[in-house]
Amino acid sequence: MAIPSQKHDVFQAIADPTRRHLLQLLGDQEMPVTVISGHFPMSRTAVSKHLRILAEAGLVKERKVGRETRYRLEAEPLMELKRWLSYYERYWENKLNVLKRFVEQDDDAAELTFTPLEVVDPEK
Amino acid sequence: MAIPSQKHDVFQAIADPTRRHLLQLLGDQEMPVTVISGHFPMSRTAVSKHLRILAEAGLVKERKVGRETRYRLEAEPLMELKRWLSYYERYWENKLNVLKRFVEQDDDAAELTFTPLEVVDPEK
DNA sequence: ATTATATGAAACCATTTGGTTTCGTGTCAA
DNA sequence: TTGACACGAAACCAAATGGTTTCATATAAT
Repeated sequence: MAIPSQKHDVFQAIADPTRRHLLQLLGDQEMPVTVISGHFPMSRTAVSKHLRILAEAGLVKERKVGRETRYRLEAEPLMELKRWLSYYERYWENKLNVLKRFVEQDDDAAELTFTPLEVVDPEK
Repeated sequence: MAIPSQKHDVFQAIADPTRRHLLQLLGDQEMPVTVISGHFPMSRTAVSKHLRILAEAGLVKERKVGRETRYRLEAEPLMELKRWLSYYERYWENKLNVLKRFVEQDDDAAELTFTPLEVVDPEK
């Protein structure tokens, strides 16, 4: 699967609250643009542009049915986000460990243990 | 923990590649601004502004040491992202299930099974 | 054939964003 | 005390963003 060097990436796509709302809405069912835009306090055209950005990020697929265009969620690209996130999980897990140690009054651990795991690039 | 109604949220903060790079850099160690900005092809002031945005999202903490300001990663706010993401996991898991079924040539499943789980708001 | 509906494209606009340079201030070093 | 260093604030700028309205086109319905 070659990356199509899209203009908008997943991180940018989900940055906007309206677009996150769109994803939520389209999770449940495929919908044509007019119906979708009925859920938002803005013009149909504006919603349409948000849908385009989501489509460019691969988060949404469109299908032409007669004179309407129906959109549906495509969650797969969110895996990239999950992967990115997983890199940072150890940091807050470490934080929780520190807290746990504190609560347990483990006094002989004077300095905080820091788990230096493998050095990875969270972007790839 | 009351939400301090910050101007920049986590979704916005991580949308920018430079800021994601900053998080990566600051994961390993606390660093003063000048050292940090040495890793980026832009002015110290520009980096400083990115750091401010990250700080507003709670993703970074600053500490004054003499004449320098040192920054370090604070991963905890990423949990919000994880929570948001987890809502969508079932969608791509479902996708994988469909694929698996296809590979297994399970012909008597003519229509795709769609698991309608609980309706939750991924934003909260 | 004509009219109504669904949509995208285009032009436009205000605000935000990501960057710059310049300047002021606090702190360390000689 | 006099520089030099570390930094943020401010003013500024071009481009991107999120929205609008208007127009053109394809399809459906009468």
